Amino acid sequence: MVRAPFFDKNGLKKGAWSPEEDEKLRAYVLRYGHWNWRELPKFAGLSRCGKSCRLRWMNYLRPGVKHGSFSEQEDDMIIKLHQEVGNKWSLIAAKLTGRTDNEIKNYWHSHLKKRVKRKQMQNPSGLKELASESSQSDVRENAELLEAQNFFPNGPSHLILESSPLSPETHSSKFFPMTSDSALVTPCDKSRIAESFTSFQTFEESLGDFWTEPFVADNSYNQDGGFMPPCVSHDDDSIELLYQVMQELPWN
DNA sequence: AATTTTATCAACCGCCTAGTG
DNA sequence: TCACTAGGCGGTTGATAAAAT
Repeated sequence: MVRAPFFDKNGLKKGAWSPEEDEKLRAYVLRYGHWNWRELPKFAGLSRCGKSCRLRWMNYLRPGVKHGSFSEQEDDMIIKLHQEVGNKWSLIAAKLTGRTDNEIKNYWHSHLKKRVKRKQMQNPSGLKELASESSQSDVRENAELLEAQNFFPNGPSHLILESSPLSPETHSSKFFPMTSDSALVTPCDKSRIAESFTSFQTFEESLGDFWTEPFVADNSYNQDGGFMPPCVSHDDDSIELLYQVMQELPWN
């Protein structure tokens, strides 16, 4: 259901992403971060524009991105938030952990818009009810969500974790157990999340300037077609620690 | 079974904003 | 203040699957 791959006049690839491209992008970003989206594809060995890479990462490859059907709570939350902020999809997405603005936007246009319209036709005050239905029952749950979110101040994407694009449904809830279908985070889960986050903080601290280290371009490309790293100063111990932290995450 | 219509959603495009020199 | 750049956002497109005829 995507555009067939093709090359534009500048030799940049457009259209659907192949599994190989996904793997290259994921591997590069997980290892070096997205220090500059425009330059990144060159170093990652991709014939894509930076924007395309960014979009692919944000909407599909980023750890914690949830795909698949929306829960009723999510539906209600989107409707409610849309009433409040309109088409500010990024704002709405920020409130729904693991959902991207693009996905919410698509879902709104294909499902919820009609549902809201129908509800309005049946009962002009129905919309309000619809929104309040969720607000009542969701208050406690959302409080839990927000509380849990404090463990990841920048959201789940703050974590650098391998994920499989081929099985997004399975990895999402594994990655971060406070998704809609498991909106209630048990105290046990929370303490496990907290533990892992502590580990991650340690990890980040140990990396020091890993992600912010000034990039020094090196134009020698990997002849194997693989990606070339920007010349950042970090030692292999940091990477080792990354995998160690990943092993310690609660869902492992 | 064949054809047409509709629904879905990944990806693209263009605009806006913030940061920088 | 202006020009430029990168990142981000929202609207739109287009391919394909599913449903209807």
